[in-house]
Amino acid sequence: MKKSKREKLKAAGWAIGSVQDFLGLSDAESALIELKLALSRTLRDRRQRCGMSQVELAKRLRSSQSRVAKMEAGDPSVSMDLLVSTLLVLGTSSTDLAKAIRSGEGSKGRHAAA
Amino acid sequence: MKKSKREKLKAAGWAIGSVQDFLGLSDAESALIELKLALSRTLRDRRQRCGMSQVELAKRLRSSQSRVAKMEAGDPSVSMDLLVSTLLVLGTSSTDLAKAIRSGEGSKGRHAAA
DNA sequence: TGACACTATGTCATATCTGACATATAGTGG
DNA sequence: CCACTATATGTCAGATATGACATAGTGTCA
Repeated sequence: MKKSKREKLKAAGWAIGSVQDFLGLSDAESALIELKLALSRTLRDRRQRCGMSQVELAKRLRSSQSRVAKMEAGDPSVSMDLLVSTLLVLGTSSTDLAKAIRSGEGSKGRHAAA
Repeated sequence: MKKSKREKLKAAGWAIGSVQDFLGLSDAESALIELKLALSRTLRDRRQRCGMSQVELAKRLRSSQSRVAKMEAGDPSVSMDLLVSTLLVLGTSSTDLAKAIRSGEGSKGRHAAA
């Protein structure tokens, strides 16, 4: 797979705004990445609201602190399955999940909007 | 991982309604499965609306017909990443994606609601 | 009947993800 | 300074997903 492109993303230093096509990503590819980043942010937010440390969450997930850190960092090695199932473990409802997803709205259509 | 439980699901013959706890699945686990099933259904629906065959879609994805079939069948071997990125390739907006996710609403809270 | 298009299911080599571990960095309180 | 907690980053063996292939089932048309 060419999900290795996401490795480049990280390597490239990440720049400022959204995942624009400063790499050769297709619309679908970048949309997927932004989606996962939105989930990452939601995850961190939710964990902190719960007053949990990464270590505590990791224990709940039967995973490790480093993986939780990677989840929250939007590391390319983290799958959407892992992100979503973690959010679900944190008690996120489908409705909130849907909200998180819409929040990662691709900047399609609005071009150089300020 | 114990995603092997999902293999059992398939083996168990699938029964009637939703993925209830007729297996030892936790809430989060079954919610994830229902979520993926909702995405599967959305995918098939969208592909058919586009008037595409599985073969055509596979070609567009640079994948194979068998994998598309598995995606639509909710096969446990299919990741959420694959489902979502396929939907995105089919031009699904984040909004519609969110809708699909809400449609897989877990039957949490409403117990024996007629 | 055969030929065809579409879909389903099983298997497998390889690619990718995962948890675990080591280690590093940042902040806080002694 | 050290000790402690929280988070970040790199690596790796083992687990899982992936595309490809073979094959089987289904319906349609002649």
